[in-house]
Amino acid sequence: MKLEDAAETLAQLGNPTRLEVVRYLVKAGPSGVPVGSIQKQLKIPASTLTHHLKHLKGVGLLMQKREKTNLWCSINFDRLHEVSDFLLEECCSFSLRESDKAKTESDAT
Amino acid sequence: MKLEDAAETLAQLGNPTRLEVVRYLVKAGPSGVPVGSIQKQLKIPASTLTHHLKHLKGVGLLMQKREKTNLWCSINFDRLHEVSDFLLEECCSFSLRESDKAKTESDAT
DNA sequence: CAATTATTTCGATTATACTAGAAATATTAT
DNA sequence: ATAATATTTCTAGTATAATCGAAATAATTG
Repeated sequence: MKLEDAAETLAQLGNPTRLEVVRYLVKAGPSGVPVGSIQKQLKIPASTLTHHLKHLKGVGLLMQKREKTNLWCSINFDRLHEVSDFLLEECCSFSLRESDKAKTESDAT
Repeated sequence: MKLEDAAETLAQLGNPTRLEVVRYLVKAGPSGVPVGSIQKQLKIPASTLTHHLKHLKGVGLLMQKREKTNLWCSINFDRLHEVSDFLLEECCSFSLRESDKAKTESDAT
């Protein structure tokens, strides 16, 4: 996952309203929930919700599927994993050499 | 971890410049790097960097420790894990009952 | 086609974030 | 104290995001 994409995705997750929606969708599991249910359960004005769903869809975190009049929303778990993985990537390898850490003080040619 | 805190932390991680810094600090490991080294390596103007470091510190992702003229920065790995965990929390339990998913169409009582 | 329900677009307000240059401050060594 | 290096504060321009009511559109059913 590219850094720019990860940053963009994290930024979208970094809004309390959207994160609440994401948490709700995670709880809902793969089958998802209709837009209207999210709206009523979380008490988010419809237009605001649409706005946020568009953002989540934009970064691939949200999948949508129409059935009758309802638009069912579900989380893209793979995407969520990708982002979470990015955060911890190489977390325990510490690949930066000590000699590169302080170019300032002891820069041996 | 509270949703608001997670959102705030994710928002801070959701800026490309900051995420680059975080990635650099993760690579650096627990001993960290001086501010000036980050600035030179990643080519971020000093004032911009200070600004972003303040943000990261504000959400507890960054730890700082002065040694001589250098201010050493290191990542708070525990914090990073907390956020990453939040994203996947209850991810495979799907705790929302099917009957609560579509209040709209079949709202029994 | 009319009625009902579900979702989106429009438009406007308000607030907050990113960026970085110039100047100021801090820390250490001579 | 002076110089050298490291980091922060100040300031300001520019851009982007969050919010939501009202009206518009879509989809389905009678």
